[in-house]
Amino acid sequence: MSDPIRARAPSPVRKVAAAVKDSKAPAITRAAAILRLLGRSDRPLGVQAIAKELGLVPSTCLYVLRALAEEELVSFDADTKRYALEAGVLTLARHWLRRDPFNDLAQPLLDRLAQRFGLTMLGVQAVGLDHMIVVAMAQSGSGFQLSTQVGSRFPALISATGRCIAAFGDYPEAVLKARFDQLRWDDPPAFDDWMAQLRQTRAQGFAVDEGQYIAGVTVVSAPVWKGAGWPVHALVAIGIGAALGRELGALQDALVEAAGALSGQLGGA
Amino acid sequence: MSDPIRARAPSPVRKVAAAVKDSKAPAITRAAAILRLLGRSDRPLGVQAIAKELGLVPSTCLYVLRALAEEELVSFDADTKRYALEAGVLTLARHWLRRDPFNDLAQPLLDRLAQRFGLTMLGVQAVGLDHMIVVAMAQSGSGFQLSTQVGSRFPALISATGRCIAAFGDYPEAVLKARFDQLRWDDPPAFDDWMAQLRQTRAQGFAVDEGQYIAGVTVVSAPVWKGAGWPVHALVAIGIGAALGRELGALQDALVEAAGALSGQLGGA
DNA sequence: GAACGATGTTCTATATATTGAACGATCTGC
DNA sequence: GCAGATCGTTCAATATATAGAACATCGTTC
Repeated sequence: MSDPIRARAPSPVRKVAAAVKDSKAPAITRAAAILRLLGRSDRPLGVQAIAKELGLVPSTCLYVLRALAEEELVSFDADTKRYALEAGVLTLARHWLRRDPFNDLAQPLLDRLAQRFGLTMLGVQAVGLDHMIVVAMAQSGSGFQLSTQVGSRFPALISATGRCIAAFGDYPEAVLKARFDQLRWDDPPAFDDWMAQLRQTRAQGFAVDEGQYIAGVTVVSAPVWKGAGWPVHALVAIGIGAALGRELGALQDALVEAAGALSGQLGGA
Repeated sequence: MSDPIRARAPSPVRKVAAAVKDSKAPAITRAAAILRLLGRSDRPLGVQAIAKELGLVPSTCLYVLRALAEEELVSFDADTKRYALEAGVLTLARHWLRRDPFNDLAQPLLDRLAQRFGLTMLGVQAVGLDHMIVVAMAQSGSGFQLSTQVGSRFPALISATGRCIAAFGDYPEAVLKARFDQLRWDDPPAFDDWMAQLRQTRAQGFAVDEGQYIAGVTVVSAPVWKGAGWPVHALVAIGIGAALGRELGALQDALVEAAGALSGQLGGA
């Protein structure tokens, strides 16, 4: 259920209701909410439970579930009348992975860096200003590890990668402020300090988070450009701050170099 | 686009139209069709292209796409007005993988067998009588390999695994016949012969396909039980028939043993 | 073992998602 | 640089997906 690195805030019922309201295809909004709920749940759920949790009408919920089951995105146990995620979602994910060259190209770089510095490496992708998603991961395999999984979502502006996203996309300060205020850090920076860090990030080409997002954990992130415009990908290194010590400098250099090489291969700036 | 092992038949426009017709939540049917189309395509698509390909009304298609984009299942490039799969599908897949203990437990067994016999091993899951989906994979890494990817879909009754699904679920012969007739083999067995093979599969506890699905390729499959009832999972070995030779017997024994052990861990029969 | 409560499912009126045509914007070829 | 075509988008009428109540079915409790 909860993410090894950081649990996600519970999604309120009101959110779904509001999103359904002003959509021209509310069934899809409901379907997505159901899929996410089923993903969150560690056991199959019945119609009523789903409807109650999301604030949906049971009958509508039933029709949506049947349609999803028809599409093999949701499984239905005829005996227990319970629904769960079905393997069809895997098929979609496979196609997505196939479509983006970043995934294939980043993996060997992540493996090498994870090995060399003995820490956890991530390839992440920003999706708008809402979230970033872990799309590739490598671990050194020795010693203690901080772990996430491919597919994990984080708020777009959090930690070192968030600074990269904010720094290299040109968003109005007001927009950034609004998002920034919703973030949850272990040791939250002041907005003005954070803005200063963005300038520094732009200047040096990478961002560092030393224990602010998660106490004791250092995160280094370097942007990867695909086309022109903003970067949507980043390479991320995650390690225990204390253990990293004087290697931090070398890590930063290696990360920036790898991100640059990757940008080159992807046809970015 | 096409699967390394076997390309999938193109999904006709009529299928979508028919499925939309008698659904109580047609928007979801359309959404799923769009997601699959975007997955199949190797480049982002515009509204008209999608609508034409699936036989949808452009305006409806647009609303569906906007809803999907809102849910981060589809990405929208504001410059080119093109849509593609978004990383959100990864998140769903992660949750699915997490939910089914088969995935975690099967992997080490597959790794071991792939290593020992030098071939490609799969963990598959049947979803109804329609499809089976590859949910785990292991390769020995040495020599030539037949490859598939996690998430690949195959017709449920094809090859050795298809025989397991048919043999251990009690489906009416008429139902099996209808599905069987739609299968495409390199060297199609006669239905009566196939039915005889099902009896043999039941008797010996595993199934073999020697070059019938794909010429020159031998597939061995053993069912894995999770709860009571039919098996929904199977462990599958895929190798070049000629290279397998006299090791086939040992492979069969090892596969059945692994499948049995796995069934035990999953609380199956 | 009967009554209760809860759950899944069907049914129908109505709010509304969908349609198909009209509108603007953008690209293409001459 | 202009005309034509193509594409994305909006809009209003209507076919229809949805909401809410009624029904059916199951498991529980007294």
